[in-house]
Amino acid sequence: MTIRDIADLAGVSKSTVSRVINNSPNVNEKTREKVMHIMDETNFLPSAIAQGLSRHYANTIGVLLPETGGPFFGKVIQGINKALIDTPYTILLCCTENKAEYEMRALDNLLQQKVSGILLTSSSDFCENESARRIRKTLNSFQVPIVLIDRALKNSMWGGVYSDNSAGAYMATEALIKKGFKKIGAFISDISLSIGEQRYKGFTQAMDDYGIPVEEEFVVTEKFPLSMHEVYLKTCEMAEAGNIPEAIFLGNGIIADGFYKAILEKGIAPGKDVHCVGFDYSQFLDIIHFPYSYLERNSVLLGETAAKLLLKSFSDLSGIRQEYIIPSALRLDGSLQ
Amino acid sequence: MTIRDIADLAGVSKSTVSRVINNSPNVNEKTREKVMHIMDETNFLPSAIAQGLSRHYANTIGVLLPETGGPFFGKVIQGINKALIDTPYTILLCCTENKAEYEMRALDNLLQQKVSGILLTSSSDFCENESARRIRKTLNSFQVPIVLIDRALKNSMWGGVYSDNSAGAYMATEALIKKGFKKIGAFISDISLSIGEQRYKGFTQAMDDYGIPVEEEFVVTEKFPLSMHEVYLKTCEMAEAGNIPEAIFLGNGIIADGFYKAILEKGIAPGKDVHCVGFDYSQFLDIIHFPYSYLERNSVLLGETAAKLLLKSFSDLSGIRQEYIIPSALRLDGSLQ
DNA sequence: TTGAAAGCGCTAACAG
DNA sequence: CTGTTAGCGCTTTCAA
Repeated sequence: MTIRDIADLAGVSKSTVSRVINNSPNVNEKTREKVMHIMDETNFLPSAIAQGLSRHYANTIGVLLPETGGPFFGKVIQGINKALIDTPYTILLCCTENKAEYEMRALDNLLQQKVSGILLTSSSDFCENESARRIRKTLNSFQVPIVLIDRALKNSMWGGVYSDNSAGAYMATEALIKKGFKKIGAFISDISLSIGEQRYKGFTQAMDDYGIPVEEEFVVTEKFPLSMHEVYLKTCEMAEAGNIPEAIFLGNGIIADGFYKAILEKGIAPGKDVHCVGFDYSQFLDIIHFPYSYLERNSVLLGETAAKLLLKSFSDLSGIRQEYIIPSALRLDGSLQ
Repeated sequence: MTIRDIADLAGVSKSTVSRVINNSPNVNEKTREKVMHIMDETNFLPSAIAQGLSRHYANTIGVLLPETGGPFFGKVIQGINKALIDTPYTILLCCTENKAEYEMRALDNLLQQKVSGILLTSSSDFCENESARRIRKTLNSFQVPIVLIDRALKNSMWGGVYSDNSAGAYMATEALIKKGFKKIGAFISDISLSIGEQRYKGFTQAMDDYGIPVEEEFVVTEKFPLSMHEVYLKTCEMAEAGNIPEAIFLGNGIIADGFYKAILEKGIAPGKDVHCVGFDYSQFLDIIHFPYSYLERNSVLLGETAAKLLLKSFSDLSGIRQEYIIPSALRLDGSLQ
């Protein structure tokens, strides 16, 4: 069933059917109704692929993410989906598993698929190696709009939607300072990525602003992602050396997991022996009434905002580069209020 | 840049370029190399959309899921991605938010996009209402292979990959019985869906097989999904009425959350006052050394298996309907070992 | 307001 | 082994 068949059934030409499909105003009301009726009756749906070839772009949006298994990106997808559900666009999803090579291939793939736009959380981010450069080059040569999600891209020409990493880290650290703690530590990973860099900046900025010295034995930073187990081991070490601070900023959820696991084993009471603030809510800690302060970020909103920004850039071609920061709310448990 | 341009640069015809692209054996080695070289140099990638129109189907696979925000489906996507990463197929993702209407629209959308196959977790499942019927009708009229994920579809002609719901529930219940408990309860939702129905069957079957009577005051079932809060309230009620059993089977992770929250508040000690087994691992409960027994299911493998089954059905057109059950491992905490 | 015709970039007989 | 040709199903001038 093609527009040819519909045209024959309606006794009109293909062009007219096409006009009806595309809501062209230049169609007689009677004709439009007749064609619509036949399309309804026959359950006709135009081939998106043929439309795509004709229009030079598909009504798909490429979504390129490092992973989907964790709690964060699943919610981001949910938000993107929410923003696209009443549009003609469908999500073309690629996961890079944080590998630059897969990212490169996925980008090529999206190019081939003639997506109308791209939502991207790059795996390369701040890396300076060869493949990262290639990726950035490819990105800058893209003919379609791109909106970055959660991770900025150095020297990029694209807008983006981000968590308020530095402000969040600042707020969290500030809360600890205001509570009167002097020995304040931090666990921050990915500082070679914008996301980690900013969280680290937020932390040190707050310490500086309040004149609290950053003591090295309480601060752990790592260029790359830290696994829960690595944090666990490192914390155990710190505990054995008597280096657990009065209060600590935990850079992300995985870090928090590893940290809590270790201190609980070592008999160090959270909210008492050590006061913690981290990124992201944990329902489980809530359930067991664990004293847990955190920065709540709205990941669904992040995805939704990014998708809307992309949609806007389709019609508004001014090309002005916009950035949105999705705020985090600081949720303090009783011991810090 | 099209195959026309490549053809001109290489001094051959479009057909030859097409043959090279599609690895046709009927190309002279010299010619192939020349064409390949030019494609490399010019960074040429054939338009997937034009290929699709010509071949009558796109190299995309429709993935239709109820949601992506939770821990389960994110992992399923991860598995699908894993299976597809070295194939020419890309994921076209639609989330239905468990709404039959969105599911219907998404299905139409995938039809239009001429996907090569579909991976589906239906929202309608066992429902018997009008839209569910329409969805099933649409599905049966699909010309492309479909593989069901996690939720079976009554009277469907399609294969699928499922969690071992009934065997899992049986194993879990059996473990409680073998430990000598007589007052055994259960919390099971979605019993109007295959998934809940099967878990309920597994539970009652085990009770039957061991001659333990099912006592109503300890068993809560619900046709629809139970929210954590509903379970929490119901458990509080049970606790106040003195109806907390010695042991209990918890039908899913959300139920477990609500149940634990309530008993912890009521001062009932898990692993001591009441012994619990549920579906799905919880890292948080692990971290805090919470006595927690569970059925571990491999959601990534589930997605991966489904995608592989779909790929297989592309080449092997025998149309034999296959079903895979991904086994769960029973992980018992100290109090039940 | 409509139709004819060309073309989007590719594949796939068919002929050579 | 290679080129010619005719589509795939739609959009979009251009004329009428």
